[in-house]
Amino acid sequence: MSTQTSPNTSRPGPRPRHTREQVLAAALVVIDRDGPELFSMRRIADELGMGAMTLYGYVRNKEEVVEGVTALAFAEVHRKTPMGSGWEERLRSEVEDLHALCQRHPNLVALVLGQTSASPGLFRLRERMLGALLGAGFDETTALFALGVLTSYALGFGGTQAGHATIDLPERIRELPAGDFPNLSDAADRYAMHLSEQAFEYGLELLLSGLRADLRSYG
Amino acid sequence: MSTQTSPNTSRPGPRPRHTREQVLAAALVVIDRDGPELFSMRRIADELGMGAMTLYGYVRNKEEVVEGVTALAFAEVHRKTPMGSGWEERLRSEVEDLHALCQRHPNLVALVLGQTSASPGLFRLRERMLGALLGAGFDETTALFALGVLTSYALGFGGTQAGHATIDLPERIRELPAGDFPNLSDAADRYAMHLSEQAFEYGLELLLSGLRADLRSYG
DNA sequence: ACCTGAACACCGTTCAAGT
DNA sequence: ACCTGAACACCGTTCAAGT
Repeated sequence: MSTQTSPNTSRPGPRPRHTREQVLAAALVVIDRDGPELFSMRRIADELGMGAMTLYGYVRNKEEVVEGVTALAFAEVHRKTPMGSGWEERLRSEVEDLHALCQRHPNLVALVLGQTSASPGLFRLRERMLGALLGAGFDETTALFALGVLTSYALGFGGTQAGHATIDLPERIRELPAGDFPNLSDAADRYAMHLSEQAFEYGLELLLSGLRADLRSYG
Repeated sequence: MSTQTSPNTSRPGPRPRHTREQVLAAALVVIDRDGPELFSMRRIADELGMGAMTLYGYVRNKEEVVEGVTALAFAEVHRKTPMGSGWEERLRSEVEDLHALCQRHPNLVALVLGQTSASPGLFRLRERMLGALLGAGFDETTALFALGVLTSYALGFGGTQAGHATIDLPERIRELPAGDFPNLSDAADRYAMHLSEQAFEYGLELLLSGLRADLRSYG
């Protein structure tokens, strides 16, 4: 990739040779390619052709890398909803963006869910969703509940999908003792559907129509 | 804990000094106490007072430990629903059990979601949920969709709750530029509610009443 | 039979030194 | 000013050796 015609001539000035964005982009490459298990500071540095310690000039620690990568990856996937859409459209669009992030970068999801932080990379999403909910007429408490429910649903679905992506599910089910697991065994060949895109959309519509019904019951 | 009055006398026979269950129980202690980041084979061995390599006589690898611990921790939390309850009660009870697992062992959730496997520790739960859905009259496809939606929701909510548990959310929100985040800033003091138990129950009822409505529309 | 130390190929991060 | 090697305290797991 970076061919970089050796700038280490006899000239005096060392200027930063990279940017924070390059570091985050390289981190995303590593995550996508090698998975959450193998994702490491040292591999990001390798990807950029720098010493591992140089990273710490651009980034405080590994946690900050995950936060930055999340924001970067979400920006990649976010399409503005046309204004003037109703609250339900806007909410659906935001949740689908979050789901698209999980689809596009499945290896990232485990890292996001493993964070001990508020996932600051997702605050812009939350702000827009909360705005849509309050604008629709939900009281603040219900709006916050719905915010937590919808974001948890999307991340949870993305996380379980990512975990199941690489394995042969029908095979796993058939290994179970059929006597103890009659329903799963019967459905073995169709079992993978339970984490399909259709399943995700089904759950999202359940949530949105539940919210719509709730809103109608308001004074 | 294990006082074990030194059995290494001059007697001939080395018999297994531990069991798989003891290994899994010790692993759960480490996870609960030290968190997913610090959870390691070496620490499990320390907990049991054995060499790290001895673990591999009881367990194939770290992944298998996580699977076994999940099953163990779930058994701890599962209360049988009284038979004769309706499908909705049974489903609610199962999802609440999964949620209780996340509450009781928050550090475990990231490990479960980080697994690249079908989480075999949760197959019994899935079998019961699928049974409840099919028994209610849902067709197989819808039942499978609902299964994926409900388990993803519970794990996702548990995972995001666990990630946010140790941090000062109002503080984090107040660090954001209020001009860019008006809705979150206004709600800063109440923002933590979005991942409360009430929020979880709200979302669960949205899903269950959506399923109920769907079922009524069947021929 | 069961247990384990040394070894291998890794981690994140601090700190002092290099240019 | 910017970059980095050595070092520290860790990982999971293989393999050959101990009792």
